[in-house]
Amino acid sequence: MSELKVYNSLKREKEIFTPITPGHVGLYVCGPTVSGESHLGHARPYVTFDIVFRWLMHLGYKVRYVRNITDAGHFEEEGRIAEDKISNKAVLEKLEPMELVQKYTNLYHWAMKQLNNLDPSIEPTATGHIVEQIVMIEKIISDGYAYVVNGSVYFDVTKYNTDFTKKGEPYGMLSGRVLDEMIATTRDLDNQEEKRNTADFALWKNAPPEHIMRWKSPWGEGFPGWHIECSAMSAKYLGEEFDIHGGGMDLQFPHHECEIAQSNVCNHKVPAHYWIHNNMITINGRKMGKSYNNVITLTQLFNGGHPLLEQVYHPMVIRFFILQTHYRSTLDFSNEALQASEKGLKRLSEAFTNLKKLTPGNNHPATDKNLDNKVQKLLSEFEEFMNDDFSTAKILANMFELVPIINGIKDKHIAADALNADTLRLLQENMKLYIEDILGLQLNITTGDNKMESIINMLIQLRKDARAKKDYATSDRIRNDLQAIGIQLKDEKDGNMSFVIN
RNA sequence: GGUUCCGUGGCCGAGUGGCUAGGCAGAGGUCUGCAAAACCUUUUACAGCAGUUCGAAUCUGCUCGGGACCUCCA
Repeated sequence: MSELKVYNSLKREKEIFTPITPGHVGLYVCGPTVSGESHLGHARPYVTFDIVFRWLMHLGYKVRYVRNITDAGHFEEEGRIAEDKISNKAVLEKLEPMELVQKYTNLYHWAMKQLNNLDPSIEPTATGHIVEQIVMIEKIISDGYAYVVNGSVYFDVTKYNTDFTKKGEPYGMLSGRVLDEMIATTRDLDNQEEKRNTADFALWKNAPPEHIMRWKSPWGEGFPGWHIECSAMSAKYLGEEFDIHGGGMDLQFPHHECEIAQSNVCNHKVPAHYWIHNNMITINGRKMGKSYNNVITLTQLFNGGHPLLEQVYHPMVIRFFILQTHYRSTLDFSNEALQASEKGLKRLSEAFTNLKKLTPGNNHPATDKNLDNKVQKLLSEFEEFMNDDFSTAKILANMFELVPIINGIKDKHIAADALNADTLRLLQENMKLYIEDILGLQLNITTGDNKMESIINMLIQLRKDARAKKDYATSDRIRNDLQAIGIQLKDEKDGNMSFVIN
């Protein structure tokens, strides 16, 4: 059995994964800021890390997967007017801040379910961990790496960098940035006068009077800075040192860099051993972002209603689309690409249904030894590919190579005994395991409704009767009318008919 | 401007030295009352230039082009 290798952003190379505690894995993934609706971009990291979660469990690890909810809000634009996004919007919408947060949290959970992402083990909220964050900030201040100005607390990046560079852990170790170069090239921003240096970041922010979300702290009423929650919550639930920290590539700097600095001061350790970052989704080659006005929410994607969308896309199509590319590559969104995925998924789905109906029968040697070997090889590579930095795209490619074989057996182009019974059984087991449990694809192409199925089967029988009488007008009408409803009949070689719901 | 990643056939997208990735689309065929589906066969490729090598999409250099981060962001 091959060993799991993961690309560690910290080292910039693939490494063999070795957990801190044998048999256990601590996984922390930065969750969404619930000041707005989840969008297409959110689908990527949570599907990516759902795969990581599923695979680690498959390997037999007991995994604690912590994925936070950022409900305390951050700055619209740090350095300008400090505005809590959540409270600001709440005023506009005349809602309680927590009401708004709840609404978007619910929508996010709904979207995660649609995408068939497993629930994390713990889903802590920033507002639920204010105390832990304050304790951490106090520790950083007492160690001399933060300073208080007008009720706000800033992390002293320059001092940190000077001291920790000696340990080989400079500020910028994760993102490959050099502090001196950054300072030299940072743009001038307004209202930065509280900071000693532009690279410093807020641990705690004094809340102006109009600010609704506020908590008492040793420095006055305010709210936590952008980065501290993840440090506090990951340490609380996974320990000062844990295995994997994940998130989108855009979080690598400054968010994760700052997390490392904060945690390193408090606990004298770089918090996570492996840092995994998924790449971005782009739309027409451009990153999705508020500033580009090309944000497609997940509700729009699943239900229609965005100008860029030509049609509605099923959540499984989105999941499949994401899995068809490696998580560290950018994935360009277009209707054409999604429609191609939709068709591909349908093909896979139907072959999978066909496969489940095959019966391995008694044991016998494979009459087509080459084919038997080919199938075994394609199947054995599934595990190899997953262990090679979660190469889901390659697994799907192998599955598509198996599709013609499966359909061939079903259509009897390939002899029933071409494959050894054990091989066929292995094929069924592995396809099921990887499609459903590892990749998390739900391929329900039957109705799941017995009455409905009975009705369709009745129509199929009527069509068979009509064809037997060469009454093609009737038989075509049944087929075409069902097609118009979205039920596709398929005439099979042996005279049987099957159907799929589109 | 700094840091960094990338440039693969009509579209999407794997692939780090030699062996057809795969999906969608296109073409031909088998099957079929017709169609669809399925199956078989098949066209189009590695931005450009130079170099290393027996051999490069894959390594090196340069050129051109694009993205991302440096600011809220998945």
